[in-house]
Amino acid sequence: MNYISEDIFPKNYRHLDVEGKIVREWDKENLYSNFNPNSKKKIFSVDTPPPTASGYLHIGHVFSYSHQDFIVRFRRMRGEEIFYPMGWDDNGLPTERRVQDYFNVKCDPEEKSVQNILGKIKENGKNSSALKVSRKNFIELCHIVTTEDEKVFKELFMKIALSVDWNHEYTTIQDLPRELAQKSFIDLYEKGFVYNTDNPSLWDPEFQTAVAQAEIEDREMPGAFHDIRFETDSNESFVISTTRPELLAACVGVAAHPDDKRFKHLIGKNAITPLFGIKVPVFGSELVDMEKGTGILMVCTFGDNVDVQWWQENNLDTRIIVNKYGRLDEVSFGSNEWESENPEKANNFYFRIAGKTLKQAKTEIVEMLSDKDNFEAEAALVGEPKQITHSVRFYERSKTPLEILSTRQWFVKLMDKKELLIEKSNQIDWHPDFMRKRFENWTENLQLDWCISRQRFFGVSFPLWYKLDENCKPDYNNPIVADLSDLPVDPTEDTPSGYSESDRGKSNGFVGEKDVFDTWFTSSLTPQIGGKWDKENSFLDKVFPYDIRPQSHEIIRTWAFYTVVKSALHHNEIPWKNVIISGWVLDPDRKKMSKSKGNVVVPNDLIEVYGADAVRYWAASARLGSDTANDEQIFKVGKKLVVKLFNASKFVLNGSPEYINVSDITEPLDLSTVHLFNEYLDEITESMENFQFSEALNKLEDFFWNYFTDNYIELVKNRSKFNDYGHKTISGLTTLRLILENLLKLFAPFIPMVTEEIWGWIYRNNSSNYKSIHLEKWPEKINLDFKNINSSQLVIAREAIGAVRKEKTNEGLSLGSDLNNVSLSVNKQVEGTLRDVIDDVKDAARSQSIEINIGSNEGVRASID
RNA sequence: GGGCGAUUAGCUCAGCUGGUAGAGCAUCUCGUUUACACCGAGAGGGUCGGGGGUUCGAGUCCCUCAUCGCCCA
Repeated sequence: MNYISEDIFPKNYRHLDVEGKIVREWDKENLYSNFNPNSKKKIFSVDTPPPTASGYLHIGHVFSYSHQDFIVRFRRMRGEEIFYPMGWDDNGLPTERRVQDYFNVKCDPEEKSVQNILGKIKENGKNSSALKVSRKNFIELCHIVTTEDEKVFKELFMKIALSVDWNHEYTTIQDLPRELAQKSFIDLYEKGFVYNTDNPSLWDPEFQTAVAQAEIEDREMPGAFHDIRFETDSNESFVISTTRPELLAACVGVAAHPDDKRFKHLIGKNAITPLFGIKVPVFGSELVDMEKGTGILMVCTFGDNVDVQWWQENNLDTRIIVNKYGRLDEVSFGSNEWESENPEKANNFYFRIAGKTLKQAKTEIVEMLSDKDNFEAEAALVGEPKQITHSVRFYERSKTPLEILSTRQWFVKLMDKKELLIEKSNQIDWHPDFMRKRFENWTENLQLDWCISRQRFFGVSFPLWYKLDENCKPDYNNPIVADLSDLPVDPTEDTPSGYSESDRGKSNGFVGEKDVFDTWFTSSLTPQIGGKWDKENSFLDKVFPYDIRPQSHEIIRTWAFYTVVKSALHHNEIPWKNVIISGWVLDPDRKKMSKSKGNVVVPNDLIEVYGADAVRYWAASARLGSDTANDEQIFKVGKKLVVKLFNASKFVLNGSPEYINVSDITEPLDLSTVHLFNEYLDEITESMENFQFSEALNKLEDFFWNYFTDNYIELVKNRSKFNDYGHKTISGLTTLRLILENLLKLFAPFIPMVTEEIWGWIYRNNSSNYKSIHLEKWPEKINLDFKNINSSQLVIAREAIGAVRKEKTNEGLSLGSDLNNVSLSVNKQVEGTLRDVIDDVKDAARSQSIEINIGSNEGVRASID
């Protein structure tokens, strides 16, 4: 009884039509959006990365999100209850920047809010200078842009068939994430893990905000050593070397190595800075590199980290000249802490650099130092500046070097928790394992606590106010912390309990904390956000710790690290059992893709040309952790596989019976094929369990091409399709169908669209309990009575037909040509096995007769007549 | 400077616990009536980065050097 007729099969596979249709169906049926926390099934939870909503998604996103989806789809088919939420990280600098550019605006907290901000922007137009908008309006605009971006992102994610549960979609600026970020802060505050201080910390003058160690990067920059002569108060002199002469006025000490014979005698004496005439101590420190520059250097408040250390250790004076805009502040020599040998002269010199940018000040001060007239004897600048290349620290998004400024900031205490964090990392399985080293490395080298306050606008507020004393001075040591029940709060608009709004900014009143959290402070809570921490009874307990955290390797030190921090400090737990690390997508020249290089590939074009299945195939072909070139060749291979599966399915299903019964499989070749399939299945399943999807796909393809399509189908074609050999034909038809269905299921996580389409041909109109292939069970070993058959029958049949093909090709015959007789030569050990399948080999060879000769050769040799 | 990866056919890569080198693509040759020209069959092509060592035996283990990439100073 044939139930699938040829006319339902299209001639060619049109991926655009099929994929579009299938995505719409899934969406309509909510196929994946149905997580049930009370399910009896084992829950498999995914802590997905919320992509930064900063305008576009590139092929790298498709790559790594596909990786997680392979695993998720496999687990779903294994009968697990999938928790697969998705978020969009919309707060933070990237968004602010995009909004500034997009609307040509600039946030100015002094500005008044207006009702119709979009109208005002339109008035302002594109060409005039940036429109100043209030903080409230600015945030409004951020929401407008991110909402648009998120729509586009979601469409792309659906297009590439991510089986996300869209019921659990969130954005990090929504109420719940804001509430949980504030709750997180309060929990850490109550546990004594956060503190605020105005110690020197990293400051970006361009964005005018504090930044954390995780956000800085070293860049090789040209610079120059300037050799500057200092006098001492005992009328000696020496020459220091510095790359930052513009900080001369901020000099608070001079350091040399205690073993350095050249400078040993100076230690303990005082030096006098040129131009400004300030007396500073000379001290010894092992940290001084005798080889660098002249071997003796000036310590400023603050040139770098080591300056801070020396400043603390030696109890040096504090002379701050750089302000938060990266310009030199006014100072008055002669006043307290600025005592000079000649205040009038010092002030005159300083007048020339006050208010200038650091760069301008450098030029100016070098000029002053090299001007002989400024000095009694000779110019302080010795020789010409020596050009060098050195590494300079930048905030990763900035073009201006970082400064170290004393500003009041909030920190999470981490320096005393390195051991704890590494211990947690060791409880997590990293895939690949060597990525664990990145985490350890980073943790061990951590030098600063986590600075979490940012002087920005579009972010989550601190849930804090400060009491003001009678002089309106805030009491930072005893902040007013919001009640958990009031969260989320905006302290610049909400009033703390016990106060009325009229107390804001008044003496003995209060003031709200204006800063917002580091974006990572919120993003590090994705497990808690997804799990609705303390909001929905025990929801979090059901999904936490998560089964997997997929991410790429460049954010191990940020996202992975901070998430481990949060889970450790809040719950004393690991956030996830497995971290799966995707590599990067490189351009064909193996360069990292980046917007600035202009080599970014937009996924939509690729999906258009090759189909989403093919793009996923490409993603699946890369191992975890290894970088992959964006190679069009692989997309082509993926498309080829999709088309092959489509065609093979057409052939198998055409005329296939409505129901099959595995006990109809009786022929040796068929049994052997099932046997071999079982062996492959074992290996494929094991690979998938170990997150080695590329290995699994590799094996699957091997069986599919080399055994199923190229050989088994050819061997069984005649018996099952073109002749009626009774139960032998049924056996063939049954095996074809059985193996095909199982292969479709195995391919389903990788190429979910084409497999869904074919599955529909089989069952959609013919079964009352039809369900998507993606809700079907992952194949299990097919139990048959194999008698004395194993996989060797298929293997030898494949060799035999291969030998015949080789002969036909050698003779210049077409593979379809008919033969009179074929002689196969094999050794005695395999003769019996070959005899089991000799009729099928004869059919596939299209030979009238076939004979077996015993030889001493390995494998099979064929000769043809 | 410290750490981690990589180095295998023209290209992209696979080779798990050591046992006579693999795949795909590309190249060349052959083959169009019926699942598939978005096809099929076959062939050529590598002293596994260099040098040591362990071993009966090393692409695989150890040491060392070189080159490339990444992470961190």
